[in-house]
Amino acid sequence: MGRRSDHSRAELQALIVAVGHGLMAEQGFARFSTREVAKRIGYSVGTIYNMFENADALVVAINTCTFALWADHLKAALRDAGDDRIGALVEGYFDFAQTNPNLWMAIYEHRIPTTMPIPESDAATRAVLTAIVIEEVARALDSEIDASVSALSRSLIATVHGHCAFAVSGSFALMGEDQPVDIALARVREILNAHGAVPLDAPRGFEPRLTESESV
Amino acid sequence: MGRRSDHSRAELQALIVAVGHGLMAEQGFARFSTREVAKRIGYSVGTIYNMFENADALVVAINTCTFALWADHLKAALRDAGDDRIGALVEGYFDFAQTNPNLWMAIYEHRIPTTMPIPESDAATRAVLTAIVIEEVARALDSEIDASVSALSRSLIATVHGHCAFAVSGSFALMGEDQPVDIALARVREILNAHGAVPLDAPRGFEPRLTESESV
DNA sequence: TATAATAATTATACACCGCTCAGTTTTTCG
DNA sequence: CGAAAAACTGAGCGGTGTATAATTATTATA
Repeated sequence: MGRRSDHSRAELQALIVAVGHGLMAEQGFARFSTREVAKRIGYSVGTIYNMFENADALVVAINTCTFALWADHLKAALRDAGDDRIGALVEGYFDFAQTNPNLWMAIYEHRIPTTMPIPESDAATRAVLTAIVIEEVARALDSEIDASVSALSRSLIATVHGHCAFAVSGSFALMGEDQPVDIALARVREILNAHGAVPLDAPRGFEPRLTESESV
Repeated sequence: MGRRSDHSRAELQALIVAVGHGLMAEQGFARFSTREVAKRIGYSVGTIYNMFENADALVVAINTCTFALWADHLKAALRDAGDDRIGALVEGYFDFAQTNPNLWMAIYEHRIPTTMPIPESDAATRAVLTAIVIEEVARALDSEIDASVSALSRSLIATVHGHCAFAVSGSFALMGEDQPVDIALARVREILNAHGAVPLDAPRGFEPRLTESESV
């Protein structure tokens, strides 16, 4: 029973991603299935594969959607932030992951086959998150955005990611660590200070004084 | 065809874990299957489930085995290390992950069901890795092992983990980062310096001079 | 407007998965 | 030796991703 009138091709794709996103949030990557998505949208399995080359392509689309929501979450956190924008960023990073553990973990549980390149549009959406961090790191260092600021930002993202991954997976709980956000933020501040970060209480444009130590 | 004489119960369990470990190394977590393990050891599927409650329990055993190999790798790296033991530790950490990507990633791809607690013996084996790091962090700080050193060590492990995860998954490559070990180590040194690490060229027992900046 | 072409959708089928359990074989022990 | 116990098998259940033949709905054309 062809039902071309119900949904246009684009609408159907969007529907599949939206419902798939919901399933991923509910069940997580391990229990995600294209057949269940088909059931939920009231189409047969074949329709999914008519719209997406394979299950991996659908998961990529779903995870890109998660990236977009995550970036929005960070933007909102920065909009509401006071002077401590780095603090707001790290807390927003954790907050999203801990509020949406299945969605967040799916990003890292999905291993995209090496033969399957990520569509350019997806890559662009995902890059927004990095760009947000780079901008804030440059601001914290009172510096222009250049290669070294970008490299440091990638490294800071990895630092926070490691803490967040251990927090969400429960590894930190097993180790007896119950303040993952605090220690992640402490590390970020130590790293930024080592790179000449402007202290929070110092006015802009002045030569930053290096803080020589900071307690956890 | 009962073949109790071929292998004792313990031998059979060890065989299943060993062959399963090989399959995990070859195929990775997503393609791992108990049926394939059964094929490879020449027993039927049922025998696997006679030895392990379910597939999750087998994967836990396999991943614990990986932890043990990893800890051995770190111990060997420290044995051969010169003065820069922290450098040896971070490089050893990355080296194991990058040499055994499927095994290493399986540790973090496997989400142990919340209803299924990790056996105490497995937890103990896995804790060895943390203990190695704690000892070296204490040495670097010229400090006794206490709660704050342990907390900092957990945080440093998370820091390196984040960098390593991005390196092995290819995220860093996508971001244009091609020196993951170097930047991870730079972050670790900045953090340790912020906590009063003894400089590499300073003799023990002296009050450490704080290095105020360090280039990437 | 009737019909042919085309596109959308479904149903079926294949090979795999984790897991169960009745039945079979081997070992142990009285 | 014979019976109880332990080990082992493999067909079967309900699930998965994916390919494709058959079917239906829409569109274009005569």
